[in-house]
Amino acid sequence: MHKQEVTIYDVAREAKVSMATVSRVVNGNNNVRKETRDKVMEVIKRLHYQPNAVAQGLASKRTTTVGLVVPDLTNLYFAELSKGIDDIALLYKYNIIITSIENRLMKEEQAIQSLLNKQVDGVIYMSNRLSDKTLEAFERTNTPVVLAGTKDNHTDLPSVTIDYKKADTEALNLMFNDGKKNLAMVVGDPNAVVNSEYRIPAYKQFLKDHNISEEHIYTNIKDYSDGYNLYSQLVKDGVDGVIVTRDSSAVGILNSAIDAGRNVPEDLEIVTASATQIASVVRPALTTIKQPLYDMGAVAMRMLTKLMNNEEVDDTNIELPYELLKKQSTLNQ
Amino acid sequence: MHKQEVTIYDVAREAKVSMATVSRVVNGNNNVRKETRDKVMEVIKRLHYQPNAVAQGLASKRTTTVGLVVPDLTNLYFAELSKGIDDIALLYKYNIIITSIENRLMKEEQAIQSLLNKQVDGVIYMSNRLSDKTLEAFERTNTPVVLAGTKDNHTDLPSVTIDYKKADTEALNLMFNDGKKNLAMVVGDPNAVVNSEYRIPAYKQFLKDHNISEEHIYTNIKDYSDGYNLYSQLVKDGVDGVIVTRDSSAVGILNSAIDAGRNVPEDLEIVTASATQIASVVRPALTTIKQPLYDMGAVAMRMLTKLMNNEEVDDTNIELPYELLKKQSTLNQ
DNA sequence: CTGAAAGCGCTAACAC
DNA sequence: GTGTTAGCGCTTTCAG
Repeated sequence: MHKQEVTIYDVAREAKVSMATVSRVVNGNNNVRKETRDKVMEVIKRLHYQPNAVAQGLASKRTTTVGLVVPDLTNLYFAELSKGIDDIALLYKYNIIITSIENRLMKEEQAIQSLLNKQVDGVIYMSNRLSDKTLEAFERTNTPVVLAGTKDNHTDLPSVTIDYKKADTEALNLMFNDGKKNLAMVVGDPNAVVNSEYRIPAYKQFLKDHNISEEHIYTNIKDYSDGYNLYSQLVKDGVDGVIVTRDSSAVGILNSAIDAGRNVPEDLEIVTASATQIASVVRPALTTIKQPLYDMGAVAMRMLTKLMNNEEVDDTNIELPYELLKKQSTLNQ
Repeated sequence: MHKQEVTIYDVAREAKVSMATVSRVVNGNNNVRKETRDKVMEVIKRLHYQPNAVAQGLASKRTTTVGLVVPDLTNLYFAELSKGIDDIALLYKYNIIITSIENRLMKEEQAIQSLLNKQVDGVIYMSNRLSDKTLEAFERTNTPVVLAGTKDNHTDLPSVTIDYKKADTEALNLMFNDGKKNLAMVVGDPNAVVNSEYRIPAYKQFLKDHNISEEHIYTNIKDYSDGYNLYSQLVKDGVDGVIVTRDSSAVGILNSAIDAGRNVPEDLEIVTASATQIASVVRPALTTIKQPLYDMGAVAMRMLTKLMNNEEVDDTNIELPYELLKKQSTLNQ
């Protein structure tokens, strides 16, 4: 199974130059006379020579490959982040190795170790919960890592996020001004840094600022059916406005309400915190905190290219602007 | 930037054995005495040795990496296929390099060439339109390729699909039996093999079989807004039942109808041909041809592992069973 | 069961 | 500008 038919050596022989010269031509090194370059190029074309990136990687210690760590491929939130990453990666000629870690077959540290063993030049981490072992792995390696859509407080890992506290407060305010006083927050993993350090504190602070004593935090609501099933509890608890971190959970709550014959937003206002496609196609369309997911991915990847190049990066903890998109799931008075 | 701290050589020296022995231990070769193995393992652990996959790849000519070619990361259809692929890849310890090709920055052939240069052991191709140049590249290489969710008629590339003709006919029948006689078909790329060779012919055959003369084929309807905008034309053309290849287009049509004050399914029946999450969360929920996307990806990846291993594969053109899921966008009488 | 040695295909000093 | 020469870190015959 001889994958490699023609090597740099074949080109060199055929063009009557040394391997080094062929290498220079392939890598766009300018120290080659035009005639030499042309001759080499001609041979390359004629022989259909393609450099073996694995050999290049071993010799140069750069693989032009970056690793993406993502919980779930089928979650549009991550898909849109990934798209931003992918476009910038393409621009800078990096390939992407994608690893989804919600799978139980392999532990997160193993997945990351596998990425590192492949000698990726950098890693973008998008999961929202950095385990200690993962952090350890990130600290042991000198491969640059950027967090996208998540943060970490124990280390100084570069990150690209939005101002979650401000965004959530604004969303809660919107509902409060619509007359909703029994506000709730629905999150996935309560230990995810974004939730434990920003979203939940913002919610608690809001209650305190408005002298609301009833606190309703629902955790571990991770998908559509979790949201769908949660609705009856919301009713029981008299909740009239809810901010939900995941779009699919929000849609679950919405559909459950509709199926129960209730009115959204009159009986229950819903704000979701991501704004993927799914939030905009349901009716009533969901009011969302529109995170610039594509841009977040793009900015994270751009930062990573600098880090991989040992360039100066002035600000390694970037917050991008978000937008509170008022749609039909809030009264917006 | 010395990524590699400890190499196989360090382990060998420390364990007082040869590199070859360490290599055997790392690769689970049984020709090592237990005591030797234990000693080597101990050193590996102590030194935190991790094999350099790039060097392994160069020496062994196997990278345990497969390439995925996909048009768009944010399309749930491909995301669900990819998830099936990913799970099986993980099972067989392959990493995945993902390449999205709807991007205009790089031509499809270049993207694939880049994948091949990285010496991937195999490729899974999910786009629905194989250009001549792409086919050429696939023929020139001896890297195995499997098509998932698409087919090709000019070559004998292995593929995993469903019986598109049968599925579409069944869907058309459903609407016909509901009394809808002015049926339409909405597709994305009319030149995609699946459309030109299976879906559209199935539609035409259906009309012929039922002596319907009015043919309504709408092409290049690729996303939500395309679908949304198409609706008025459907009204103009008196269409009362439509089969749509893409979920997002179908949802666009649905919402457009609702916004226009029409009733689905009474005024217009809709069947969509993919069944991603988006089709089930809208109201009325869409009747779908439920393709087993996850399984299709998984089966494709499994087939690829065999091909990469030079194992016998009895059937290289697999058709998986689909299901016609009757929901609220058809009367189902 | 273990070791020696020859590469895998390429890059990167270093000479000239 | 161009060629020579070491490797990069590992696998894989081939001996023994």
